[in-house]
Amino acid sequence: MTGYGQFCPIAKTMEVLDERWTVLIIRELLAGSHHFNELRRGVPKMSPALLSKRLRSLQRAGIVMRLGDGNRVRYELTPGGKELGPVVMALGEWGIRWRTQLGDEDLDPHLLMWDVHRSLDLDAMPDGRTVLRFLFPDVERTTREWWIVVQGTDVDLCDFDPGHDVSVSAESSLRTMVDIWRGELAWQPALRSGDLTLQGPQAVRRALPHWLKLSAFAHVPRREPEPVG
Amino acid sequence: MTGYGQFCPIAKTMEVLDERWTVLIIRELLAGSHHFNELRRGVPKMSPALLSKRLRSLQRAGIVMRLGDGNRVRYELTPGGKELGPVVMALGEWGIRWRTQLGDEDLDPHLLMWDVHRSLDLDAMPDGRTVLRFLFPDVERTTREWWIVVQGTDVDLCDFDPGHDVSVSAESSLRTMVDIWRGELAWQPALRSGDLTLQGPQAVRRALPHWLKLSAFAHVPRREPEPVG
DNA sequence: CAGTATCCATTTCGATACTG
DNA sequence: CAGTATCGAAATGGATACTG
Repeated sequence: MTGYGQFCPIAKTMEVLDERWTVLIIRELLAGSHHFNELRRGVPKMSPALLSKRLRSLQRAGIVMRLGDGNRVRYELTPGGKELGPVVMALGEWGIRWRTQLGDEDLDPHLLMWDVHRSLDLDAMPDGRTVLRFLFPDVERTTREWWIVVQGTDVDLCDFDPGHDVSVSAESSLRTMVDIWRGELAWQPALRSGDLTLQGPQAVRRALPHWLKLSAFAHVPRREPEPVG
Repeated sequence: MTGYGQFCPIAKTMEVLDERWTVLIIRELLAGSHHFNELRRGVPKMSPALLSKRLRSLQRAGIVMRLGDGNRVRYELTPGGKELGPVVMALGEWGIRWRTQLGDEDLDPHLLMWDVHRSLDLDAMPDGRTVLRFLFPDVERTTREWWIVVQGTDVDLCDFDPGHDVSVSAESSLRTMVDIWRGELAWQPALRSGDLTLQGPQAVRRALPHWLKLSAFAHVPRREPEPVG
């Protein structure tokens, strides 16, 4: 059986949303991904076969539309799908308050860089080309080093050296950068403690924290930590 | 694998909530069920083994506490669990707007009567004993006829005749009563069309709609129906 | 780019019956 | 009241490779 056999609206919603990965695909669509391979980068651990299957489920459920777009395919949220925005935000707000323990396996550099690259504040960045480089020395070779090339409204994420001059380079453990992204660690303390180091002209080092906009949940009020001792 | 391998707070939330039935158990706890067999009545199509398993998952996730209560067992939401209240409401609000097609298999009389019996407005009801009777002629014999016996703050739901005088009796198809419960059909039109008939003294027939408080989602604004033709 | 195809180990879960 | 025990059918979905 796939449904719950209940008329309860919560049950009817969960019939759609309780399928594994489904909510994360909706999150990606809300975040502005529209093409299959964009969606894949937001759920890098999902197989393409399964993504394809879920997209079909979401179409049947009236949440996603599949449109032609030139000779490409474009996925869009329907009005009903867009109305899941506040629901998905509520899920994330709860998560950042109550699901704070991240295992090492949760620290996916692909997703981090995908998130960072798409939420840069382009208006705050200078004209011409800017290249950000990120180095996570504690991560395996193939995902250790990343570049984001910004030019106008073009933002490219590379896991190989694109060959341009680097404007500013950031080095930290992967966990430190995730903590910063999630709003659990501020730039200044990270820099002062040495967990994060920046290289580049001082003006650019100073500007970087204004260019990276952090997670949509970074500013959610946190609960008091448990009293210790 | 059970997790998503993502630091995203939405993903971390869904790791807990995407397990089948889990959100419905949280709904029941939010609605005020605390004992195993109360919870069962709110998820009547779930096997007790699976309910037991889910309750253990929810404890591990820090959402539910299992407490002794005399020689009974009592399940309570933790503070984190209680904070899922708005999240679950958001899920239901979306559902009542966008998941409006109910199959016959969604019309579970057990759940309907369980819902109705626990949301009576006791303050609006008279002192002494009141007995409500519901009859769904289109439903199979064993779940066709229900009685709710109210006495003070005691509310008992029976699927057999408790033997008291009936104060007011309601007869309708199961779907009609579900539609009323969900706020899709108002009492007056249902009575006028004959989909619903009441028997009993006029004062009590008039009072009944004030005694039944309807679903928590009955008053959610609905979207415009699709234009037809 | 946008998916399919295939395979199979693993998990899930519904049904039913039973227990202290 | 509050669960366990057991079983088998069905589905899930991860890995990998391939396609127009």
